[in-house]
Amino acid sequence: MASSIHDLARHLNISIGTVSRALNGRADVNADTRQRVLAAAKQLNYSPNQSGRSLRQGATHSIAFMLQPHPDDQQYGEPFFIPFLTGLQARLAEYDLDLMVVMGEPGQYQQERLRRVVETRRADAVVLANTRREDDRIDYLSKAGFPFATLGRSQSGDDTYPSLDIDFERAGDEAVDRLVARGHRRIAAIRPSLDLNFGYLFLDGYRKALKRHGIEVDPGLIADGFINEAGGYQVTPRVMLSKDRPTAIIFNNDAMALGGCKALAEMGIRPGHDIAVIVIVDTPLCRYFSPALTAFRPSLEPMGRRLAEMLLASLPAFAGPEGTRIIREVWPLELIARDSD
Amino acid sequence: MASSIHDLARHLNISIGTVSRALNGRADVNADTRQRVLAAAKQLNYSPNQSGRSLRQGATHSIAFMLQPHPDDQQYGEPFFIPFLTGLQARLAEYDLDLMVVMGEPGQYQQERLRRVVETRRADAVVLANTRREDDRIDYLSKAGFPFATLGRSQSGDDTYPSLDIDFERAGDEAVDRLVARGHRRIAAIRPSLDLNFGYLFLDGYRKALKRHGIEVDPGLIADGFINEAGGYQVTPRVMLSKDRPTAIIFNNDAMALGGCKALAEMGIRPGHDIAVIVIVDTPLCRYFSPALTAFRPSLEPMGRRLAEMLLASLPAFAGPEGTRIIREVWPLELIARDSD
DNA sequence: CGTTTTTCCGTAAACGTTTACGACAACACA
DNA sequence: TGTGTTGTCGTAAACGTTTACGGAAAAACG
Repeated sequence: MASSIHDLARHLNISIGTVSRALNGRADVNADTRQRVLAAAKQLNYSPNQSGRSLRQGATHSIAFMLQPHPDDQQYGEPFFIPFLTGLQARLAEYDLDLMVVMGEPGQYQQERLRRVVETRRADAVVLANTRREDDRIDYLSKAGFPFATLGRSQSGDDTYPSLDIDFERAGDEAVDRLVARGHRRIAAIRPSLDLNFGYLFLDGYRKALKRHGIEVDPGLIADGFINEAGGYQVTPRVMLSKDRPTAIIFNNDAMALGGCKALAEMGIRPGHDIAVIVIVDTPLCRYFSPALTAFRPSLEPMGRRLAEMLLASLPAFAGPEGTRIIREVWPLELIARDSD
Repeated sequence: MASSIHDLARHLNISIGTVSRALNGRADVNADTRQRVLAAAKQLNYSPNQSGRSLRQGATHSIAFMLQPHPDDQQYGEPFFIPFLTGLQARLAEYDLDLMVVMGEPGQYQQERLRRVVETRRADAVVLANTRREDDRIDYLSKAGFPFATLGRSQSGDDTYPSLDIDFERAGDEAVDRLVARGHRRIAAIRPSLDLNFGYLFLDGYRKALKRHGIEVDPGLIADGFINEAGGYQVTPRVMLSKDRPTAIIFNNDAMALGGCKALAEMGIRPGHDIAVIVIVDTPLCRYFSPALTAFRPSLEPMGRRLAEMLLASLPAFAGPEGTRIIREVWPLELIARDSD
């Protein structure tokens, strides 16, 4: 049986109120008694019951991370999230906050899981990933007045929540830039068909760069597919059968790139030789693939830490002296040049 | 402001006791009142405050998953855990249990995190991963009488906790079998140097199979290294420089295999041609590597679900009519034959 | 009709904290 | 000596539940 604050108080012949104040560093407690309480706490191996303080304080001291699986994706964007989670949880731990991971089946069910977290107050705030362009989770949380932050932007909600995103627009732009500089003018773009916001941002950058280089955007070179290997495999031939064959492809997802390369191989087209391939976003798979795929890499672990900070800055309970701030950031990607372009 | 059980009771002109009983499906409540309570709960959008019930019931309704990073591994065994976590959390969700993920810095610090979870009762039970042969976390939890289950076996503790592991021994055995059948007799084994239990199991199987085939175990063909790519890169040349060069290598970790293949490439030795390579355990990287690596694959998601079931069966609060049972299982791996052997 | 049983519900305590409030002593000051 | 201030602590309420207990009414039984 674990020791409670009552045991501690009894052991010290002191009231539980004083014990609590001593433990919580309140000012109105004698320095000497504080020492005795601290010593006794260590000796009796006391630590405050979390449920008790949660109830009293109305705060659970835990943050929920919602990993919404794509309907297409069997792997939950696999390699992407672990480093991000690592960073997120590391920073949260510094503030004595726990990390709750909520997944769930693809589709509508996720909303149920989210409601449950919010309504039963299992977490003090929520971190959303896989943001859609129109994201009902964001609408719901905004309306409910529940604190949250997002990894990725969205068009839903006003800008009253912290968000951290990768600069997909710039990555699309830079990818085109790089390819044009290497003599390409027929550049295809393949992205997920879902409403994921980054797909739009990427295409914006792609178009902008083409325009800047005086290259007309050919709709036949733009294709959408399932956000998985099969999707890339399925949709890549479509752009390759375009009248005027592309000499380069930018994939807006690593799994799709892998599937696309498989399709290319079957057509006898070798990435790095017969066609240039660039991937947004890099994962370990890109590095070990043959040929190693040139890709844009995010700093996932620092991003996790940063989003934690941004979320905390928006929570009154954690906001510094400057008060509650809503921060929104867009981070650049780093180009990792490999053998595929 | 969220509605409490008091609001509900006031709204219905009924006592909170009755409301609670109605909501919790207790028998001693009129069918009619129960309907009214349920309807009102839906209408007022009531759901019970989690902290409140936790405090009263002495149960948090959440399970902590401890992901202890290897000191060597920058990636937290990256691809391995997401599918496992997916299965684990899916099954837990069916029982209305939350999943808390606890990571932490490598080494001793993890113990602190574990103590915190246990002592502040932030979770009802713990799931351990990356079990060591001698695992002080297991000792601690056993001594504290805190419920837990492990992914992976250990020599620590008695067998009074549920555990689910992969049959590394059999995989090592089968790998040797396969290689011998293909004419190999000089077979190297490379495994992590840490105290991870699976490294021992693997080597047992490896030795047993060699003995069965009448092949003498050559210590020069067995090497340990850091459990990461650099470790494989570093240690592979050592076995290759053995007097009588091996014609096959079994890697007991995917990252080490990748590093090992890099070393082999630099020595002009091509896996699949000049040497046979088999990996335990398979990850997506093995599949996309060139040549694609033959590997033993676990069923991670089902394993996650299964371990959840086993843990729950050991918890009095969830145990079925048959009572609290400690279950220990060892699951086989499936050989995925590719191009490297 | 009296007695026993059953059905249903209200009361109140308890879980372990935190914190507003007030009390008391000690001390300073006039 | 009286008044005000400061430092320290105890008391008790509150957070939102669940549940043991008892009681009243209704039903069943003789």
